[in-house]
Amino acid sequence: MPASTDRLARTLSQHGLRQTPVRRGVLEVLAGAAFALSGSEIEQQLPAGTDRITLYRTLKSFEESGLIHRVIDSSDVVRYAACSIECSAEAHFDNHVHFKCTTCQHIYCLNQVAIPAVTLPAQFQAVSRDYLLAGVCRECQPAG
Amino acid sequence: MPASTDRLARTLSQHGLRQTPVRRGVLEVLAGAAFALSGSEIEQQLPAGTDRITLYRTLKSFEESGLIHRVIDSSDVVRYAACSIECSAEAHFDNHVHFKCTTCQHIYCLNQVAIPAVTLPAQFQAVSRDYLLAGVCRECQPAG
DNA sequence: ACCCAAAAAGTTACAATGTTGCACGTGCAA
DNA sequence: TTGCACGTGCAACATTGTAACTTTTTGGGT
Repeated sequence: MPASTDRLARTLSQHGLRQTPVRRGVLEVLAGAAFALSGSEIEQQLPAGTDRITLYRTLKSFEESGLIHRVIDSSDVVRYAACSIECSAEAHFDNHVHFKCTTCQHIYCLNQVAIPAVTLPAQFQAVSRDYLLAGVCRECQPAG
Repeated sequence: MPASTDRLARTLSQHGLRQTPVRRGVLEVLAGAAFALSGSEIEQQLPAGTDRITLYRTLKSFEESGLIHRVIDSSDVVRYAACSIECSAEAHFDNHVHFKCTTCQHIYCLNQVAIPAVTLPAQFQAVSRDYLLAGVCRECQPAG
């Protein structure tokens, strides 16, 4: 058993999830992605014939276990990214901004850029925050 | 012709859009909404029998004309809100945070709360920013 | 190594949201 | 008032996601 498979297996068991081919596959795809992926994008990277319903259920259980988080997008699809190492089912530390490239459409997790706080009007209580930037990414900058 | 109809007509013509019953209706619904609405929510508030396809096309042309803007959401549906008065087709001044209530699901435009700036890594150039908070709104706070 | 209960996967069917292509009707300006 | 581009309505369809139900797999206990 290669080391990467071992690592995936450990991550699953640490979050109380059973070892299955689909779960290992989905986790591998998301862990290896440099940016957030939609359900259909993940499906394309999985072995042909992987069941779509099972994929969505896998994403749901991963999200509930704190293994991945949703990344908001200005379009109409939900995208997912692997959580950083310190996430758990109890608390997501998804405190970084996201950046969507308008050229290549990739959504990056800028882990090193924290979401700044805001002061809300009286009687609004926030429990989570999302900050999405759109523009041109590193890879798509015009040469110069 | 009542004053409100006159105002709607003026807004449409200022953005180079024709006067039609559907457009006036959609604009009236969005202008009167205290929070962002999805396509189907708008449809429900329009006269029965209004064509769904026409509605989506209307929303698209409104967005392109700068009359309304998309409000990002952590769910999988796109929501729209009327732009503030100073928006145009060329530039949106949608520089306020949005707040989604996890109890009543409403999305508020907090016009008085500006989006704070962040410093991006080298070679990332942002042109737009979205900041979405989730929590419990004014109306849904437990009494006390 | 085997059994079993629970969990996950697979199948079918369905719902919601949104789009495309085309024919027809209407707002608006000449 | 007439032309016609633009908007509408319709049918069909694509994509994304879910519900109910059955079959298979996983992992713990024996």
